[in-house]
Amino acid sequence: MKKNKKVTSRIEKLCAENGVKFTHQRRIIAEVISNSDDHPDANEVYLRANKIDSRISLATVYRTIKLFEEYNVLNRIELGGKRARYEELNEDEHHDHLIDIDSGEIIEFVNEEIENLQMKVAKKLGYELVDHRMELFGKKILKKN
Amino acid sequence: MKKNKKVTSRIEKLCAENGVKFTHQRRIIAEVISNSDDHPDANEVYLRANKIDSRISLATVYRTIKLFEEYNVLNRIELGGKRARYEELNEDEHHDHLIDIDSGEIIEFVNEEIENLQMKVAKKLGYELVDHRMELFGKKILKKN
DNA sequence: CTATGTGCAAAGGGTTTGCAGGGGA
DNA sequence: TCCCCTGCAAACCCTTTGCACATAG
Repeated sequence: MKKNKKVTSRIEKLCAENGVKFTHQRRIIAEVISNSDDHPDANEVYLRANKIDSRISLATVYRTIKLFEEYNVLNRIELGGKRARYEELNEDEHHDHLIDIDSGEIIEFVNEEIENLQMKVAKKLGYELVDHRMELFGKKILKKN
Repeated sequence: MKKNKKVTSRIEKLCAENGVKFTHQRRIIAEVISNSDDHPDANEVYLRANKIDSRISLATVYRTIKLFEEYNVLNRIELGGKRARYEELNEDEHHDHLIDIDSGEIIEFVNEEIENLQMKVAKKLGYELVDHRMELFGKKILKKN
């Protein structure tokens, strides 16, 4: 699901456009997120960023994450009151998640058919579908030998 | 979406079966939830229960909510890091939510077609679908006069 | 009677914020 | 330079928990 390897420059551009400084910390956090395929939480992002440069604090990670969310570069995944997890967000593509209830692993998938039905449901209720969130919780099917 | 008006007795039975006391507080909290059609959060449940009987504390509301969740009498709805909200859960029926992004209103709906597709998706990924969560976020379509 | 449940207040855990110093543009 | 950004630690908010007392069965 990782197609856009240029988040860093994409963010740099967004910062420039919005008159926001592209700081050292923001660059590193952008890189960390770009290089993470595993939906890390804020603390994990902090640890990874901090390993690259110890000048980065958890507070900055939170502030930066929020900024990136506003720029639609980052997507927050809420998992039942626990720590929120994050993933890079590409402009063109949308996917949902299947969560392995045993391992916590998150698998991404795309299903247009469901998306279309969602739009239809919303319309029928008198709403324009603006966004949606869908998570499936599953148990791995073990192959019989 | 409120079909089962007998949650109270349903819970009483569950308590008996599990060797758990059906206390005064549990009865009142059960009633409050049964009489709420608006997905209240824990604090709101506390306020409503407390109005009926001031002996009820917020801690007990949380403990009771957790108990009812285990009994599958109550369903937790997580909305983006804010307070969790709750709704009565009926044994037979499953529904999802459409949230009005302007008013915060929650509308319930049922769509079997989507449920079937979800099962299919999970299966294709090698998983047995155990549960799911789906929220649509929509904007009310204003009728043109 | 006694194990379970409760109220209270304090602790927890994730996230946010005030402040004074730091550093991009 | 000048304001935005950052680190630090404290504050916040919702939720959970330890303890001593209360109570359902």
